[in-house]
Amino acid sequence: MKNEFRSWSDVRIFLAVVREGSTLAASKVLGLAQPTVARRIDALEHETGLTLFVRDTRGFKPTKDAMAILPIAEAFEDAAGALSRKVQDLSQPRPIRITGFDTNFSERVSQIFNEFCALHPKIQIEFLPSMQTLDLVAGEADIALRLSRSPQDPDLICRTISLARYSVYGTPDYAAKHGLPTKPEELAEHAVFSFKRSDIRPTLHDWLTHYVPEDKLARIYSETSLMYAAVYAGQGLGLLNLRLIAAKEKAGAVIRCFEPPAALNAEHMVLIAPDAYRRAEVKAFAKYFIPRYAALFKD
Amino acid sequence: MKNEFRSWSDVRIFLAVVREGSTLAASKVLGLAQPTVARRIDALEHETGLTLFVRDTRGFKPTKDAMAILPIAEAFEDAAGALSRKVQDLSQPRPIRITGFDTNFSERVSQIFNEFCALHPKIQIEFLPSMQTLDLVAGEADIALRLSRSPQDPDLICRTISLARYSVYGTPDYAAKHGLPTKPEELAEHAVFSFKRSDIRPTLHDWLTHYVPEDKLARIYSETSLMYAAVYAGQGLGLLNLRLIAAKEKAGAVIRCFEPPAALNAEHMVLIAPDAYRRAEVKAFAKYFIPRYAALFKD
DNA sequence: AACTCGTTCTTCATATTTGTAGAACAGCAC
DNA sequence: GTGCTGTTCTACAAATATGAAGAACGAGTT
Repeated sequence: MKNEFRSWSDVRIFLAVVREGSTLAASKVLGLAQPTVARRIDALEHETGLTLFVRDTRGFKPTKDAMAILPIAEAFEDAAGALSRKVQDLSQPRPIRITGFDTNFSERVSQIFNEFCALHPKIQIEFLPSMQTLDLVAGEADIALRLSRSPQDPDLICRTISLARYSVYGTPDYAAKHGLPTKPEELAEHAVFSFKRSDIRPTLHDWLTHYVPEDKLARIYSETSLMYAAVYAGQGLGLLNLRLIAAKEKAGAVIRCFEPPAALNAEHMVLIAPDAYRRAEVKAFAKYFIPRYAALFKD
Repeated sequence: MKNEFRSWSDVRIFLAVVREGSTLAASKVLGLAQPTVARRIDALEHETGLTLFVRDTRGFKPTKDAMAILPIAEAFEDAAGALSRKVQDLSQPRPIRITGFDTNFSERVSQIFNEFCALHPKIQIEFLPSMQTLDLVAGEADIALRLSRSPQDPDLICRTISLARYSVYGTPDYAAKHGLPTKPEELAEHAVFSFKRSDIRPTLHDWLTHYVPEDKLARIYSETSLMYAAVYAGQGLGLLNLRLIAAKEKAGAVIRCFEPPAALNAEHMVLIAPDAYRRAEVKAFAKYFIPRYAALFKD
């Protein structure tokens, strides 16, 4: 099949001429000049080697060959219609899907979402609070708020927000009863809470068990909020995020035992899938959200 | 659906770029320059409003949107393939279908056919000897050899060969026994054969019955050859074509009773369907056949 | 018979598309 | 590192397609 048919656009003109019965009428529906239409038909006849129309002073009358080709020309048209619809569909604004640890969706962060939604009522936002790491590249979500100690997929658009740090905390109450450790090695002498769940990488838990054997831990939680609450209640010590308990620490409700170990530091970042970033609504959201989100974590 | 997709040709380029992975490679398979391919893709993205490729120094990588469009682009390609095949099929030489009264396919005429076939071994000729008038415009045959008293469809290509004339003939044998009429009004006193068939317009028969009541006719044949044979056998008179029996008349085997009535004159013509005439092989045949055929009837 | 209408074709100036050539850049092999 | 290869861009000249205007033509209408 070496003689491949090249000028697909001419098929569109062919259809108009068949339907209108003249190049002049066709030129009007196509928005072209009449000589152009006639020339395109000439080119099409030349390319196919067929006589498609008999010309005369009352118009272009399709030959049998033209009629034989018509259904195929209509297949082109169907494909064009399908393409239009598909393009329409793809450019339709879809909900923006945002994933992150549930602790990321604090009240102040939610407020930014709300402000944005008020500004752009058409745009929907969908939250996928999940401890698991959804695959942005595969399209499982559009935007991720993430803490990570390892480098990200280079395809993702990445904006670093802050450095997340962790240290061991206890309440003044607990300190008064049991004292506080001054270095990790002293943890084994205390009641220590940890967080662990099978579907999450246990980075913090592993660090703790390096100093406190797992069976000596006071309790292991599968929800961070419960673990935090246990520490606040003065029942033991826990490895807490400096940022999350900053207000409590300042107020003296919790006491930091020692400086945050560098090994636990994690990049706090916003990741955007490149395919998603091409969507106007995602771009608008990112432009609005990221600086405001970053401001929350400004030192 | 006001935003109709216009530039169908760009779909072809889109496919090549998706498949080759770069505009340079695509330009080679398409036989275009690389900047042209890149520009067509730009135009396509602009027309659809989608980002179809991420450009970088190692090529054009299709986005998810591009992949979503791909099956539709392939539908265009399928249509183009179907069109190529259809065009191929339509330009394939088909047998030339020739229709006419069986008396037209005499030995001398067949010889012209044979000569032409020897000259063009690829071209097949198909004979449709039929007393019925096949519809050339509808494509029932390509070429017709015809006798007609009425004007033809103006769409048909028409070449007049001769004027066919008819008169009443009898053998010398018959004449010796019964004498011969000298004008149509005397026919009623003779044994007269006629030809009539339900699917043929009975022009000659009607003329005869104007002078001889149908139930007084000696016999009515449904095959002209049988009727001619009956006249040759001297059993009666018949309305014969001057051209067909010219040799016999010259030899004195039959005798013309009176001058051919003008009302029975018919145009002897070759008709060609315009759609058929566009086919190269039909044109070649007409060019070869018509002058030779006409020569057979030259006065 | 003269007019109008819708049509095709022709011509020419203009607009658009294409190709060529070369710069710039990143990955890869030596 | 250095050079090679495959790639994208950019700029400009050449080729090509387009549109506007008008001639010519035939059919239908007044």
